[in-house]
Amino acid sequence: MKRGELAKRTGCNIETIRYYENVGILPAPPRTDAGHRIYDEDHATRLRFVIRARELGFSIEDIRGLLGLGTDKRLTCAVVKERTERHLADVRTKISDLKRIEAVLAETASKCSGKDVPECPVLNTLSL
Amino acid sequence: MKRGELAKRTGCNIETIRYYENVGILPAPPRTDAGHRIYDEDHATRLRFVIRARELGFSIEDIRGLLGLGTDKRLTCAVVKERTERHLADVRTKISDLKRIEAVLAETASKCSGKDVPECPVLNTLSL
DNA sequence: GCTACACTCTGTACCAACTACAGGTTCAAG
DNA sequence: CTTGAACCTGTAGTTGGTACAGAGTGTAGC
Repeated sequence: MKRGELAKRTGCNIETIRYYENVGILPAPPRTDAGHRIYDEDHATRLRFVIRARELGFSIEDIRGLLGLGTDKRLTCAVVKERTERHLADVRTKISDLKRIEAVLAETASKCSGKDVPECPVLNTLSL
Repeated sequence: MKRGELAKRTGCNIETIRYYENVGILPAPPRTDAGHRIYDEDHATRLRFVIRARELGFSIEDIRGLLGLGTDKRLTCAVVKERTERHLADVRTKISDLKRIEAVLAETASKCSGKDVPECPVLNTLSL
């Protein structure tokens, strides 16, 4: 299949496919004589892996690592587990940061009169 | 005070101050004859406002709006409240997205044997 | 007055992770 | 054979900064 078809089948933006190839997490496929890329099911599987990992917040660099594209040939379960847990810790930190932010925003907004006046508790809070 | 002093007093990176001036959320201060920027307490207050708003996840564009730098001269409490609540909704969406991610990561990692073997439940999950 | 060093000035380039566009082929249907 | 969609390439823009080069300035000690 060609690039447009792969994009449609995976839900990936068509330009992003070329980008993933450029950054080396999607292998360069064979081409037709005219230079058009021809993908197969393996490419689709790989791309879905990348998309899912990105959705879960892994960086391109992380993904390169998970795919064993670095120095190490074959990743063991132990290595993958460790990376996943590190990432999980990052996600948890992000959640708690956002919860703090949520609390401040909610509390501040609740103080608002909602009236058509220039005095505003939000702006006061921000000015602390 | 000069830029370095302002940076130290607010905890802001010195280059970021120039950036905020460039994007128009920190007013251009007067200069010495040699061209060095001279800030006063009002600048420090404004900068602290910007920093706090960024910490709460408001974008530069949001901040420009909160500061009334757009078309409208003076923001009413009603307008600020509405913007804050919209932002709060965004934050809550982000939190719930991250929680879903957290659940998937935690569940997957827990399935890991942690052994030195090539089969890995994380990679299997990603390949779904 | 001179030297040394810290600070400031400017513009520009870089980061992630895409997205979009311009200008040029190529493919497929009618 | 024509037309329009899909493809190719390289490059620029996005957000919110950060970093650096090369030049000018401010100040302290001698």
